[in-house]
Amino acid sequence: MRSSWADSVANAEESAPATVTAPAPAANHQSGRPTLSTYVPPHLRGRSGGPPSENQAVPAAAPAPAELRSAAAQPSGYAAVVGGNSRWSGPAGVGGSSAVVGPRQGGGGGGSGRGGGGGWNSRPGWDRRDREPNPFANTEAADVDFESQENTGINFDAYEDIPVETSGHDVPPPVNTFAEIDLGDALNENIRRCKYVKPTPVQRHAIPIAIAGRDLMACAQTGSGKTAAFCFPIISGILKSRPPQRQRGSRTAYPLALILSPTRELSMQIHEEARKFSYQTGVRVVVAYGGAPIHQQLRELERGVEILVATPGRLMDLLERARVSLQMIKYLTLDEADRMLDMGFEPQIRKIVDQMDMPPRGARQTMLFSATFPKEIQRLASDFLADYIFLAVGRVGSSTDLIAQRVEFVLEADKRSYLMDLLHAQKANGAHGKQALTLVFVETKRGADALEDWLFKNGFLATSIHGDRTQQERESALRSFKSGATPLLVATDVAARGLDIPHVAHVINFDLPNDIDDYVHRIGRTGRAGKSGLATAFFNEGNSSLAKPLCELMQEANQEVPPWLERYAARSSYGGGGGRNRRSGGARFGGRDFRRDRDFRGGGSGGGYGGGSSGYGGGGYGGGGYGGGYGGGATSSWD
DNA sequence: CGTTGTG
Repeated sequence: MRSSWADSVANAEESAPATVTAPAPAANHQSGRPTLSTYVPPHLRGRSGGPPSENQAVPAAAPAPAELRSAAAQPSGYAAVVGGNSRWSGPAGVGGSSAVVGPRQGGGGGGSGRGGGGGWNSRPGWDRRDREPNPFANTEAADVDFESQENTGINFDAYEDIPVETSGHDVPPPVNTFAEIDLGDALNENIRRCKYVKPTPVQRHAIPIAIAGRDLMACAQTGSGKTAAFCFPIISGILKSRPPQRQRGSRTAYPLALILSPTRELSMQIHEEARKFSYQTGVRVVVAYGGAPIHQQLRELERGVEILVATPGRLMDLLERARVSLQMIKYLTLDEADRMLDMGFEPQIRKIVDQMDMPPRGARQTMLFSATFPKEIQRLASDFLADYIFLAVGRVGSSTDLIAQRVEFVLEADKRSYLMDLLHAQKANGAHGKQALTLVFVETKRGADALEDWLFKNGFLATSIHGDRTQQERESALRSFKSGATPLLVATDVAARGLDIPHVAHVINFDLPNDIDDYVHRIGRTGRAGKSGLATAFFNEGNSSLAKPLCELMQEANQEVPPWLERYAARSSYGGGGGRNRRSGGARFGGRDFRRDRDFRGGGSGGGYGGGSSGYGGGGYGGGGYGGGYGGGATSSWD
């Protein structure tokens, strides 16, 4: 569409001059701003010369400067969002919205546009494959800066002999190869393009379950192919049941699948992956998130969408505008599901799932994925599931025993100088000449700004990502970090979950989180995919409540626990400040189904736990139990 | 504390 291109160009024009007002010049990635002539319109992206040949790996063509690569990789140019800091009036914002929703779409058949022959896909002379940007372009170019070329990032051999727990009735057996499942030629070709040779354990188990149409609560490491585990069945299912196309005039989009995630960047990442999996299948994937102009997203939606990836806020906006209807949803996936059902998000999720026009549980297929899943959240989650299968995949201590965890006692006032020492030492070591990316977590947005500023003034190439930066700044910072241009990234928890950032060698918890699960997710940004990693935490009196769970976690991962930390742990269990944090107890996710836990089965209603639990080998849970914190079979240290 | 819509 002409208008789309024109608008994109216009956006790019707007975007280019947008001076990023980051405190640190290094964060400004727009320095060599692309001129108009370097702009690549969406439908031409990824094909520098002629049309991309089927098997074409990315041409090793002259690596473009980072700025140009970035521009090309951008789905659209964003105008800088100018605005004050706190754009959020509070959690009440969405929940309190009184807008009457309701798609006008008169009750009828949900618009199975009569004469569907006129659908976009079948328009003569229109082969959307010609304009679909090649999602595999740039994947290798982005890695060029690094010597190691392992592209998939998955060391499959590291995932053998992983204990797997399932419960629920009639669990479909796992597969050992992709070929055992009939995913279809197009999807298989994309799997090949992704260089996935054989399914990872979570894929081996989750895909057959999902293909069978069962609801699923799955716990598995990120980086082990979790996104694929829920995308493949969705894409395959959509291809197998070609639904009638929407009528052309409708301004409402009717996605068949909805994937929700807690942060914009994670939604972007899922979208990029899903696009690879659905390349040339005709299945359209659209992403919608806040902080970016809505018009482009609206246009994408108007052109049609089968799979919608979104953050909750923007989705609510689209629903209230009646630009999206959930009537036709057949697949609902919550990524980082425990976060999505935690206090901050739960009301919005409940509204989206229960109070809009989404089919009820049982009439849709619901899949929840996370690396951590406290039992309390499992119980909440069961409201959204019907007769579901619980799946936990992970080697005991996986991830975390690949990560060397260190805890240092550092007074608040000494943190900066201590950090400086760490970084200088690290620079001296110079991880074999490779870029060693370091991710520094802080607790507050202001703290992130201040630390980035201070680091930069002290000669370190640092940038930052947090919720008070514009979306453009956030994305620019992430790109700059990934590319190694700024090998230091200061982040709030916005970057704690799900983000797959290769080559992060060191995670520093400059400020420790209050929640041990957040710690698990944070350090999981390193030591991924069978590689080793290092995690350093600065601990002081203010972190007392974390002492006990931190000790337990480290012991579980065979890490050496400093004696002074154990003393803190003992003290906290004695006088215990802990108290009201729902996770403070020993009730964390221990790799087991809460339905099996007497103490948690209360009135949960669940989807009906089919009693039998056929897929169960004998009592693997002997020693574990609830009081111990981390139940017997599997670890809590996923991701 | 952090995350998530606009204006």
